[in-house]
Amino acid sequence: MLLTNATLDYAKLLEEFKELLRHNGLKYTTQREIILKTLYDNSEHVTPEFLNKLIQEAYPDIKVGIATVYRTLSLLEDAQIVTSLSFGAQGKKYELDRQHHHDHMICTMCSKIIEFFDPEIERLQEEIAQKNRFRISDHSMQIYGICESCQTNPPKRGNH
Amino acid sequence: MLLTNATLDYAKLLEEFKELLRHNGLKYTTQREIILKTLYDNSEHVTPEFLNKLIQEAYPDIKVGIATVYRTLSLLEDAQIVTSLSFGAQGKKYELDRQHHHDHMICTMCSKIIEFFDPEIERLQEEIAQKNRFRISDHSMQIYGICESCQTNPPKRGNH
DNA sequence: GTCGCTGCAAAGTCTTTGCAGAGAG
DNA sequence: CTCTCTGCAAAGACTTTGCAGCGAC
Repeated sequence: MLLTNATLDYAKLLEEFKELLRHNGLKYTTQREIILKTLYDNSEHVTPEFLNKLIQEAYPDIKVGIATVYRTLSLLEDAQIVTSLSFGAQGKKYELDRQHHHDHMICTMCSKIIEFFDPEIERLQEEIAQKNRFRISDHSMQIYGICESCQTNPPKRGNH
Repeated sequence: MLLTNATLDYAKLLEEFKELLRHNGLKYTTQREIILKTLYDNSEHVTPEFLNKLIQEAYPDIKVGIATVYRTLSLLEDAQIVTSLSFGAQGKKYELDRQHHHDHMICTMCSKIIEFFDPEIERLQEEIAQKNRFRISDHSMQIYGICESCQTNPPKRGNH
């Protein structure tokens, strides 16, 4: 029941993005594409700052300001193309929304994030909301702990 | 399955706190007690800033600096006397740990937080962690949506 | 051409820290 | 008395905003 890395067609994703921009009278710019592509190429949970660093490495010739990264992530989040995760320390991490909803196990030593999905938990959540007459729009679940490798190896610093 | 407000003896809580301080060579100060008491008297999820405001209202004669609130909340969180919840917007909210673990439904309109507990979900979480050889230290689950009253009434601003 | 977008730097939040005086043990 | 705490203000981390020039359409 572990989702390692759902497949997602980049061309399709890009088309969706362009459509979103068109539909809202927004412009398709190099920076926006680079940000989307970099999120696609790095299917992990990234902070805005780390994403910016990835972009600098992958596209050394093109300057993308951190403000643009924030603005674009905001845009993508509103459009539900990316999701954000905020926990413990300050700051959020973003990931492409792979359509498949999933939850997270977060290693408190190395910051690694393991994704999982359990249909039974999903069902129970619906049930609880219903009992409380709560109209669910979204939900997130995080399990904190120590991942397998940190249980044996010394901890390292994760991206952040 | 809804926990409205678990009972918790303040005297006992205070004793636990004093013991913690004693045990760590820390001092029992007026500010620290006020902070604990205010958390106790307001069994809701509060931001440090809101907690500070509550204190000013309840104890107009005693000055408690916001830095002290942050420092004490940190201390209490390390001692697992309070728990924090971070989501969506920036900032964390704190609550007294009532021993009973519970999860949260968060209204995206009025910021109200409804607590719940489901043993079946707890069990499933354990199971998933075990499957991934993940050693759980803690977990948190949030369901976002619109609460019953906001579904009918206009939204108001919550504490923040 | 128009109007949105971008980078930059400045301004905002929220949180932490340095310090000198206050106060608990 | 000693050594921790506290309030204050300054510093930090992260994020947002104002602006003038740039670039998509």
